[in-house]
Amino acid sequence: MPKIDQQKIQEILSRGVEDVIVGKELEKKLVSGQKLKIYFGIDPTGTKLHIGHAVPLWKLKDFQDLGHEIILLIGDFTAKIGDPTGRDSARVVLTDKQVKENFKTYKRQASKVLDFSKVKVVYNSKWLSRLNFADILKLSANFTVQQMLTRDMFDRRMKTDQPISLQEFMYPLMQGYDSVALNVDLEIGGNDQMFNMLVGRDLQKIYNNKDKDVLTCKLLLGTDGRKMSKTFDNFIAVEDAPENMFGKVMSVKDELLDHYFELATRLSEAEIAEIKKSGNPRDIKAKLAKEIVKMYHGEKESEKSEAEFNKVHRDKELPSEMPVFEAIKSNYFISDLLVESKLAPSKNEAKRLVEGGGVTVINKGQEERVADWKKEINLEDGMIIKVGSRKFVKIKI
RNA sequence: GGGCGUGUGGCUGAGCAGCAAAGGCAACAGACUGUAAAUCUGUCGGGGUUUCCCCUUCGUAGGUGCAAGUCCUACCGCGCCCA
Repeated sequence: MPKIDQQKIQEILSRGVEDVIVGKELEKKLVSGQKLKIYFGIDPTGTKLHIGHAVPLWKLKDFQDLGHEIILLIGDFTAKIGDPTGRDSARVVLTDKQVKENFKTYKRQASKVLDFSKVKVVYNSKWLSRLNFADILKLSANFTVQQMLTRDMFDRRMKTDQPISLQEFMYPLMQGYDSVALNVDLEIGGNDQMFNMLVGRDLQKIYNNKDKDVLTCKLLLGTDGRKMSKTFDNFIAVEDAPENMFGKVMSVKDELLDHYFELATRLSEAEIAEIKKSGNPRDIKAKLAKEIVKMYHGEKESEKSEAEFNKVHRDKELPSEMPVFEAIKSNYFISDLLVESKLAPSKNEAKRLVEGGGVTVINKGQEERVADWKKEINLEDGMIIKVGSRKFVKIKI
């Protein structure tokens, strides 16, 4: 074990942390120097990881760096059973093979944060599939319906007459039983997992007479200030290309700057304070963007993404790289050209873009806004078609 | 088992038998700027010979109308109440 650094521990237990149960206990354990078993659970859905998902991962990394044992639990059991959550989107039941594939996807993304050579990976079907009905009844006898209903999600759905499937209702128990099987010292998760993690705490105490502490991370909000999620398209994926990532951070609402510095970066308070002295929100945000890109793509890419962003958006110049469209004839109607070069998804959309003044043709440095959607364009090699402020295509003949 | 209700575009949510379907969110474009922030404006199913025409869409399948998201029947999903 590395040397115990009390201040470091304090920082780990507070930065980006919503709550620790029980804080004093956990602190004592950490200071004692014993190697702790810490676990984090994921669903093997194979989705894109965003930098909000990364918040608890960074927290795990902190503990990993302190020398503790990190266990990553793959929730393959529920994935294979099929969770009916969500009204009409009956989730596809995953096969073993898909679970493996999805884990690969996950690992690839999470490796940007965690060192997987030091992570122990376990699958919960190993123990959950062995429980029989009697076991499950026994398990459920530890809680009342009223207790389960205190979970905010259930509570909300009851109030709004939304369905709660019995299967979902049992979820906390399944997840809670993971704690019994793993018998850990600490579980880490997003704040939305608080309820489930606490059920696990209770069960582990009952079955193993061992306390599991629970640490929940604050949830990172999306770029628009709402919950970060795919449906709002307000997320920043850890595998987003550097320039894209930079741009997305720049689209974060100004009011969210502090929030992002705390949760999405690992800069110290002093460093953050220093940056915030530097001037207007635009520049502060650029530093934030640069830092975040650096965390996932490294210093060099981060520099490049900033330069590129300034070039295209601040100085309104052409990007250094853009997709190429190989023309098969020498003149196109602008609407066809936009669709075929993938700048517009349909001809109607292309027409609208032109009518809205969003299409510009650049030839030999001469810019010309296209005003008529029926216009025919005589293509020349090296000509550039620009849509909006950040979509470009270079013509090749 | 019975009664009542509900199912609409990426999401949310209006909809009187004559609508590609109000509003909100998101998205996209324009103006402005400090940025892909904020604000304001416009667009927002697909195709065309493009001031007009055609096609597809309102849980599914039929039916009644010149005409159906809108009425009827059956089925499916979901909710509430009663038992």
